[in-house]
Amino acid sequence: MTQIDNMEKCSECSGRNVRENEIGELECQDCGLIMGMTIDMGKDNRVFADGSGAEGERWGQPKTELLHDGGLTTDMAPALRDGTGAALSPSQRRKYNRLRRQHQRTRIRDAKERNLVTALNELDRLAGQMSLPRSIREDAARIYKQAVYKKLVRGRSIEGVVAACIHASCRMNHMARTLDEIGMHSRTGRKEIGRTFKKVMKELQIRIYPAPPSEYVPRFCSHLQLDAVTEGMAKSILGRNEINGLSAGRGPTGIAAAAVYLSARINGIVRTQREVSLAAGVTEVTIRNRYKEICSALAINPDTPQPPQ
DNA sequence: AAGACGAAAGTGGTTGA
DNA sequence: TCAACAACTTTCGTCTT
Repeated sequence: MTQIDNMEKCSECSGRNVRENEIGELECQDCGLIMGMTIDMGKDNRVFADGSGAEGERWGQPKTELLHDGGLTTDMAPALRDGTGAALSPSQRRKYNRLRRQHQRTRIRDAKERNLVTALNELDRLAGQMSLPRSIREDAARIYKQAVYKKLVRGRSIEGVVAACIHASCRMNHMARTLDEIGMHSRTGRKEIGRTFKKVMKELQIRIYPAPPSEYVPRFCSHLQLDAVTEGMAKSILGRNEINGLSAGRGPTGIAAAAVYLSARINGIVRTQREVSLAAGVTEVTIRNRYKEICSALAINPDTPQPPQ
């Protein structure tokens, strides 16, 4: 581990003890905050057409967290001829193939890397089923790698930890997904994912605040096929100061669902409480209760709702 | 008949002693 | 560890459109 720059200051605790860890991240040694990755500032000689590589060009995909070795690996091509173009003798060919096999084996050095190969496959599968963008997958993979290095996967299922990392990454990227949604696509249940999520966040000292209800609005609206005006109004309702007091201790999905329901009613669009409850994963009773609370907080008549002043 | 409403009982998670 | 508690769910009967 090398000290990168003693002028680098942690944005969380203001400590100056920021170093590069074993997976290339800038990590504050005092509070554990990950401040970013180290960047190679050297020139980038990429091959754009028919390059032989003789001039020192680089090629291949950019570094990715989604492969256990970052995608930065070398491969020995199958070869039938030597450097001069002459055919290899059978014994030379056997020797080459043996070397090639050994080389491939070195790509997975130990149990940690084997774990990562399985986990990153699962991560990609789960994120794919949930149609999550690449940035979320990369962040989830980064968190997972930290969890492996801190030995948090021991005694837990790989699937559970992967699901927890995806949940964390979604929350960090303001695309919150509920534990139920993730649980639907994972072999691990909601309970287990939630427990693992808490443990991993605590051990890695990652602080994630509760998702604001407005983060759920776009998805609920798209499930319910509501227009942008209705979605915008639901968000603006949730953005009002009066609503802040309602969210303490309450599930954000229930509040978001009620705001969407209210917004649809104001705009004269008929969506039953049942439909909204299915889209949001909460019951009609919860929507009714939050609906009444929002209406009274904003002084809206619940029977004939009008846009708030 | 479908949807909304509200009461009551049950469930699972959190908190504080 | 356990009891108390708040939030939420489930169920069911009644009311409204």
